[in-house]
Amino acid sequence: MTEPADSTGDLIPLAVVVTTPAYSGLGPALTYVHDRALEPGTLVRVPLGKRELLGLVWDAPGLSLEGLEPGQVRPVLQVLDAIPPLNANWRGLASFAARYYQRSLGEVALAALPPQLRDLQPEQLARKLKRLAKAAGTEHLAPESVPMGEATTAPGLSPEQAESLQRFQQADRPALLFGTTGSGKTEVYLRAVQDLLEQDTLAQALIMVPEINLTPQLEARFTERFARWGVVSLHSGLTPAQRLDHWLLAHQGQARIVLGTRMAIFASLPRLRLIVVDEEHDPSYKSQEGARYSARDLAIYRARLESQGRASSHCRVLLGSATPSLESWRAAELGRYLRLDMPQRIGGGALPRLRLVDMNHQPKQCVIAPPLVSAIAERAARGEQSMILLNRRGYAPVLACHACRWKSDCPHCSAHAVFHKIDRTLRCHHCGHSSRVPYACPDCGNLDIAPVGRGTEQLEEQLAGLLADARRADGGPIRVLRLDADSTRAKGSLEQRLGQMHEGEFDLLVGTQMIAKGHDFRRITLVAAVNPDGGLFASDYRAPERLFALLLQAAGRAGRDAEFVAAQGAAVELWVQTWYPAHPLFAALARQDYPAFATQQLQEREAALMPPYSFQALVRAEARTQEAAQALLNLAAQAGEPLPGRQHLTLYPAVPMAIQRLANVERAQLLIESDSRPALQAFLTAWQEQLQLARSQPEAKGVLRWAIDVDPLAI
DNA sequence: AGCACGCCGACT
DNA sequence: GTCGGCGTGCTC
Repeated sequence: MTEPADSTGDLIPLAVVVTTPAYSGLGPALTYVHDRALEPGTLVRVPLGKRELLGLVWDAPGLSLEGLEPGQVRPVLQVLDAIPPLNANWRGLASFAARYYQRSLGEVALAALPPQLRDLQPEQLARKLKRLAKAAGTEHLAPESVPMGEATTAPGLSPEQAESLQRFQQADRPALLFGTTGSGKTEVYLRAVQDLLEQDTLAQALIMVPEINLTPQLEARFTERFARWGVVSLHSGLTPAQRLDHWLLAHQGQARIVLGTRMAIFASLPRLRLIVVDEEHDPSYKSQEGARYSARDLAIYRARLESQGRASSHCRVLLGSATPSLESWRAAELGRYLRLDMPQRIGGGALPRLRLVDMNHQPKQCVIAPPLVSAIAERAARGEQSMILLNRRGYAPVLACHACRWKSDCPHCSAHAVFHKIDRTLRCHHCGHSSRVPYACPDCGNLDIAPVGRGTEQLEEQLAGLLADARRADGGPIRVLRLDADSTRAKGSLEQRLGQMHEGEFDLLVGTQMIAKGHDFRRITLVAAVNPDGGLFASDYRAPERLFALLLQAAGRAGRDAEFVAAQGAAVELWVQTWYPAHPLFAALARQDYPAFATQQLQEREAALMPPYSFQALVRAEARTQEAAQALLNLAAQAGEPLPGRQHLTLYPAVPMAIQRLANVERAQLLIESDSRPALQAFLTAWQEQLQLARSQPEAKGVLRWAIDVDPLAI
């Protein structure tokens, strides 16, 4: 560590980026002085007011102290020179993300670093680095001395996989791997990584997954096969110390493979040559707080940045999905991405047959149609498993009084509090508020208050009743397992439950969409969605896309073990209960025809000039009152009239958000649409100031905060 | 964003 | 008489 500069020598001005929001009135970087020049990307500790912060030296050619009061510039306190500087590509990514998503450089760059780096003493950091170097048996970038792990041999590729891999490796653009569930996309990723790392002894690969805790099998496969090259994970489930360790290993080139969630897109990888985005359509790649970046979109940008000026060793990107996002699908149609198709399931397993249950012709008030109950019972009797999807946890979404208008509303939000029978609580799933279920109606005293609608808890209870007489293969009663955020709160309990399901301890799995992802249950031959109609007519124009992906992904859980299916002579089926069996979405689903569905959806989007045929940004404001929130947005909209790009945009009036009040805060939003991304960008950048100014208007009194969401997922 | 300073309500 | 609410202002 370098000591603070003494006041006698020549002091060199440095641009340093610290966590300051865009509207703080401070520029993108602050000026400090030090006794010697520091490379951009160097980590430093600097004083700011009474605080001492982590900062990053930034590129500022020809920076001078002009325009600053002499006493205003303060010296750098410490230089963390034990850590190599963040390289130009990393800085380029951070500054692009800041610009594109309308946040300050400091917010983006510093938030991309492991949090523990912020408050670790230099001595502690030095100790940690020493320990890591020792563990890896090396100081820097010397992969051959990383402890060798067990090398598992790779299975042979199917012709389809081999062709996809080959075409990907020769591609001159991002590739979209469109592969049916069970077509062996993961093996293609693994081989792409393997080929790269064998061929280039320093290269690093980044593998991104939507939610790492939901895909333990994928993580296991990578760690198993590539332990010798150093695999680290990066996700929010790590302890701060682990996260820092993993980050440092990647940054210093000791780990050659990083497996992580969206945050991993900002990992420092000095020799990055491959980025894989698994399940690229998954909404969790879009951050919903802070800088609202899309890790998938940034992956495309980052790969381009890493490839610049390198003719031979490009950084390649591979996006994989069975139901690609319409944005990626469209990019492939335009030839901007290379589409690689893998329609066959490995092992020849067939995808489930769709069984639509028309709820108009079922007994009134029935939750599970009788034929579905029988189908589940028959499977249990043969030793097969079933899975039921219901996207609602708790017992019932709301309690209502039969005598008056009372409903179990959250006192702090404009949303119902969900009835949880297990502990007799009413819980708001938005703000977390919890209260005891009242004995009688709080408004009129009537004792007759009852649940309305159904959640997973109730489904579990009713299934137990419906299947009371059914027997499993060993003659015992049918065992139902419920998996949702409530039943898996305890750490490790999800893994434990999944293990039990794999062992065949349960015959039926009931859960929210968390059960639809990534697990290979070899004995499941039936998957059912009991109430998916919400996704058909939701006001959110992306709802059908999400529903199709969810149903197809869930369907992919069934019949994954072709041998088991053949031995059982089982019928592999996806059951869908609906009041609208004629909806076109189901026709495409029955044929498992994603291309047809995508084409139809894209036509609708084009006709309505929705993304990907236009570009959107959403400005959200939070305030004490709804009026203030809307006033801020509308005032800023007026003030934005003369700004650059404005003539290419449509600004809609501010409206309350879908959940208008959350935790006693009123929320409003304003939608901006444009057919020109540059115009939208230019406008937003200039407009930030107007938003900040509008805040001091009397009409906007009580505004708490505002934020811009570029390329929002939901409106 | 933090963290200060600064001016008005319910408590030992 | 204080503790504490959050409004406004500043930080290289």
